[in-house]
Amino acid sequence: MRLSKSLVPTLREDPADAEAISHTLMLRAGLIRQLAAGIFVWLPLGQRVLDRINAILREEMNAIGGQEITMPVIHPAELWKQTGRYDGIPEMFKLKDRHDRDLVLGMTHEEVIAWLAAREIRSYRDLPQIWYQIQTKERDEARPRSGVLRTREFVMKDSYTLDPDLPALDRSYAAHEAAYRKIFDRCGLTYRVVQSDTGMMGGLGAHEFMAPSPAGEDEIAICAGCGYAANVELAKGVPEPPAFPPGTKEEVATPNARTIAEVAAFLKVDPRLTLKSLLFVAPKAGPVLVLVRGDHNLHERKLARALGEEARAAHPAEVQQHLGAPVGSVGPVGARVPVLADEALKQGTYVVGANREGFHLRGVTPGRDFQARFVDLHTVAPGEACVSCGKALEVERVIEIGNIFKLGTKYSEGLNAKYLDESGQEKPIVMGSYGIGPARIAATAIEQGADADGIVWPAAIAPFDVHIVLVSRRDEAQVAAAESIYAACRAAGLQAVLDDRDERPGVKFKDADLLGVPVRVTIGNALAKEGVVELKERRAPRREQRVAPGAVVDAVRALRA
RNA sequence: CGGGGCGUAGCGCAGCCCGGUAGCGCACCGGACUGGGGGUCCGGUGGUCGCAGGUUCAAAUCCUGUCGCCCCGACCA
Repeated sequence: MRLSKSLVPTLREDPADAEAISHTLMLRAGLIRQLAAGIFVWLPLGQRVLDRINAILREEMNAIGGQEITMPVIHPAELWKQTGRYDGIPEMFKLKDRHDRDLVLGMTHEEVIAWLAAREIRSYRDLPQIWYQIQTKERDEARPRSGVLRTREFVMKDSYTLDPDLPALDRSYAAHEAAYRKIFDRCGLTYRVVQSDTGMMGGLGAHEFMAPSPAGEDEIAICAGCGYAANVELAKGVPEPPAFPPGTKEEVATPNARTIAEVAAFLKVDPRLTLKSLLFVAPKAGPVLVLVRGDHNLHERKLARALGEEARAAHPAEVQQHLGAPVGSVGPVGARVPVLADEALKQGTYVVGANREGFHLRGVTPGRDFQARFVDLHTVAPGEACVSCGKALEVERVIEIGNIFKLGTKYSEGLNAKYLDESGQEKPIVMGSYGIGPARIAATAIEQGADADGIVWPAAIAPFDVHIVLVSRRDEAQVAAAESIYAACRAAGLQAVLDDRDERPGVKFKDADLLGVPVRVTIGNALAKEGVVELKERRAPRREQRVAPGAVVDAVRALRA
């Protein structure tokens, strides 16, 4: 590619709308432009990066027996009604055609796969299968953010496995996990594999591939001792219990003290000796009082799992109605609603709201003074003890770059995807589903690798292998050398970009750094003086070497090796 | 959905309180010089001040509404 003739609109300044490093640099390096919130145009350089990532995805998926297909973006609503997912997913784009038929834009493809399997799979002899596609997904996200890290339209490599039984699913799942490790290794990312919630996807188990980055939206808890690692929506930790002072149950006036901090300060007690009482309302179960330790935060995902349904926080009027006291004075003692308490509250005595405005109770012992169901509810905090080995957990912010789900038979049963086993018995096909977002790989590579000068691409997914800077377009010898090096690189199978613009050298060097191509070749003064060109690595420590123009291809290859 | 911020030239911004000529830097076009880390000088092009309504002799500026974008949270199949 010649920069003089290409659409590579680099920006000198940081765009005002970009916060994340990857967002800023993808805009500045001319990889993307934003059309609307969470909707992007991929420019030539960005497209090249995606192409390279997709090539790796195809190689590794094919290597485990994956067969590439392409499914539609537009689905009949009926398909989603059959699996019960048509209603209740706010992110789903819905539309009608001219005949007033309901359609949806595909946000994932379990339904279509199950539909296809129901038609094409007959026998255990047809199994297992791995089908995948690299295709556009549409999701009306509540809040698109951080450039291409969370968008409303994005390309996903989604694959699906069809197996006769659970042991076979386990093998397909393991094959995917291994393939994913190869993919992310090749893409040059640092990541870990963690246990994750199956969420509303349903299913038997799931893992996420998480890349550490401050730009991430998720948090994981990890144990340096035993290797335990899980998304915080799932991760369990054992908090250190405070020293519980002796004392019996008594009511104390706490005028104007409503928050945990105010109550703790007023009574001069450690917040860890108080209980946070939160009223939630579940669609089926109704009101439920949820308790976590004063210094802890409830994880609503854990609550949803414990209840078996999504609950919402009660309105102040509902709190008054169900507990007879306003927010800030409520507690579990004498409450007429079911109580769900965090496991950490099995021991100790606490300060709780008295269900009487302006009063709290101290010396309250869970289990004695009120009954509750104990489940893990609090969000794990750094320093809590690992449940398997007892060492202190760390909490790390991460970008989710891939996930793998054991789906089981939820979708195959909904869409009647069955097969006949060896004994002629009809059985539901056991499914798995697996996703990777190529744009997230690109953004994560930038987040993890960029320096003050711009992008530093991992070699395998860089838009080019070599960036050739022609310092002076008016120097005929330099032009001739640059052209022959450019041609030689391309002939040798290297992806090369030639900066043949009529710009000052400084501009070209700045842009080269910004674009982040692994090796830069500069054809400048050293050519006339010493008959050499200069090679410089983009990655720190930015080693340099000088070689004859004819030796550039070998030198670039050596650097890549 | 809750909270906050911002919409003025392609990009980054000032002007808005306190109404009266639409400005700066970069980019872009022409010219001269320059030529190894985002050059200098001279001369230019380019703006429905997001949109609609209102107040006023007069609105980028004040008022009302609306649309869009960003950030924090909720959510994230």
